[in-house]
Amino acid sequence: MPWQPRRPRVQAPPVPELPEVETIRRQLGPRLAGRRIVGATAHPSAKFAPATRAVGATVGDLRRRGKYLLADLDDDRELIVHLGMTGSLRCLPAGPRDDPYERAVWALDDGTELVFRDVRRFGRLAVVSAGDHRELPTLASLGPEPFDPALDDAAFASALRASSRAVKTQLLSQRPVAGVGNIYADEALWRAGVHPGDRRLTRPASAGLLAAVRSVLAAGIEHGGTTLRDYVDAEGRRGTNQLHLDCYGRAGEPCTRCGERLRSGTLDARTTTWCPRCQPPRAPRTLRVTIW
DNA sequence: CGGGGTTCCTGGCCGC
DNA sequence: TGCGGCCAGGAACCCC
Repeated sequence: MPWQPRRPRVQAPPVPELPEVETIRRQLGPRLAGRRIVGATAHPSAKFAPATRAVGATVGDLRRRGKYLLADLDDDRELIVHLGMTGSLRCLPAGPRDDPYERAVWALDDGTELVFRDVRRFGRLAVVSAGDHRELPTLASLGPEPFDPALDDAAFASALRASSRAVKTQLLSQRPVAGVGNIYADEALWRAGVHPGDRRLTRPASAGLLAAVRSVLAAGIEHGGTTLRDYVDAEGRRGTNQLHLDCYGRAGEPCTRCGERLRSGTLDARTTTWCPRCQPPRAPRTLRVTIW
């Protein structure tokens, strides 16, 4: 019973997705390259304690896979960071900050500190042998990067056919394509005119969805990410992509394409917004949609 | 192995 | 106005 009625929410939590993580990577990469980690402190939770294992290593490239940041270390290991829902990663001057939400702090050899702040503690850190992602199963079986040329219409359609779950659930699984979360999933489905609960897509719909995923992610990167409440990039700045959202968070407002009132519900316990006119369900019998 | 459900967390919203 | 209850949400985790 995946669909439940729900009331609209005024506020939505910030969730770093691919554009937000990519924005942070681009800013942080040059600042971290060549820096030696000379010390570290971490929250005792198993999610953050691995931070201290990076002490002594020198950082190389900062890469991104989906929503994961991977910092190459010079000892054939890598430091992996997932921001979860409320995580941020910044380089700050060393010194006491009295911030109760700092979960890990790495002291660098240039006098700065790399600070991982995460209010809700849904984020996660790991230090592993290079390429050994067994302790992060979603990363280990992550789908292709959205802008990978090898991800063509046929490959995407084939990946979607591998599961009979709702198409939005599949997008959020990170398997057909990496990096899509709740915001960009709703945006892409709206742009492609695909109902989030559809379980089988036609070839044209599948191709349209891939194109839409790429365009909404590209727009997100171009605008420095989406800031709904307190997402900030590596320099503490808010993104502006929230000014360009057509669907997510707009339940009850008119569709920017057709004027119909956008509807909201939950799909697999996730807030979902869609336009009933632009995104009609292909197989109504498989869904039970209740309108608030 | 896929599908489905549960858990982790906390601030902020809602209702009384 | 104050306070307690409840909810969101990515990915790990567990069970079938």
